[in-house]
Amino acid sequence: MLRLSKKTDYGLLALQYLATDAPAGGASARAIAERYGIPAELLAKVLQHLARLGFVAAQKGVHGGYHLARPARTISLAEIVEAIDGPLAITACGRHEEPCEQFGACTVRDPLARIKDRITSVLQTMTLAELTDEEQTIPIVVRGRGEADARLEAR
Amino acid sequence: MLRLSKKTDYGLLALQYLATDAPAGGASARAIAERYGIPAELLAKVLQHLARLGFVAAQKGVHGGYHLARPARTISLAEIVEAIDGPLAITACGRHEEPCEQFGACTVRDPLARIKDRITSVLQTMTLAELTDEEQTIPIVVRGRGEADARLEAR
DNA sequence: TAATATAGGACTAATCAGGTCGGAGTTGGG
DNA sequence: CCCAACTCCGACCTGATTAGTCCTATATTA
Ligand code: SF4
Ligand code: SF4
Repeated sequence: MLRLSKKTDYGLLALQYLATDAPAGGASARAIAERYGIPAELLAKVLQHLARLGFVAAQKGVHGGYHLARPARTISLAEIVEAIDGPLAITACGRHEEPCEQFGACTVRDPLARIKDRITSVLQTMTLAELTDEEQTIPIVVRGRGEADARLEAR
Repeated sequence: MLRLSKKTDYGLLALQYLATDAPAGGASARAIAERYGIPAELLAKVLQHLARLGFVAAQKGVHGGYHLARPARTISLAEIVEAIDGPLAITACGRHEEPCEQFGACTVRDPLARIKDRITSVLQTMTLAELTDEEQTIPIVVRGRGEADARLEAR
């Protein structure tokens, strides 16, 4: 039902913590897990994954932990979701595996691809830094060629 | 990974067919399934569900089948997805079940809810009638208070 | 060296989507 | 009027994905 996984949810939580509330030297996986009530081993695995992809840097040892490896303002939600949940796609034909038996006869493929692009852009327009702001005005990027109009009433 | 279910995919395909290519009297579940190579019983179930919710009307008997019960222009993608996949939510806290252990300490709940609203609006702005058009200019509804700008480059 | 932290794999449990089955109801021809 | 064919309908089963656990190895510091 269009839901992002719990791992992503945890990852977002941890990254947002590292971006704003974390002490200077970073925070350990266990500390973050206890802070939010997340299963420690699971969050650890997510953070390991994020470390391998270069989002966070790890420091082993007694006072080790994780800290952001890139400025929060340069990390988009799309990147995070894609890193943890895999390439984001709303249909099976999104990435060129899973041949999808209906591919040839499918008549909704292209329109759905457009929908996917727009959802992607929604995720790209919000960065990790903005995730924490309470009052924010996040304009939506107009990707179509037409004027913006309020079509919501049409339903 | 933010994917909508195969059932929804099939449902969209069938509805789009009923909206445009179907013969006047409607089409049977079996006929549509064969047209697209979809497991017949599965599509049948999806159509049954859509019939119960008033999207299509069913006609039993020897020359029966389904036909759209509402004008295609008044059916938004959001409605269809919600009808088949359940209420659309990107997080566990989306609908007020699944208490989510982290609910109290969660610091990304509200921002994610905003993201969800925007994805919802993307789905609401496209109707079943527009799903089939090849050349279309679908403006995105600007829901924020600010100007639209191209922030895509920021990533 | 003891304690603490990440790294990484393998394993299990629970959930859910995708698919299948047999039955009930309707139609229409003989 | 009755039967046979066709359709919708609802419950059931199964394989795949996800969420979570466990254990061992490695690195760092007090
Ligand atoms: S090809 Fe059509 S049916 Fe197959 S996954 Fe893509 S949109 Fe869905
Ligand atoms: S409360 Fe926070 S952690 Fe729980 S589902 Fe909502 S966003 Fe995710």
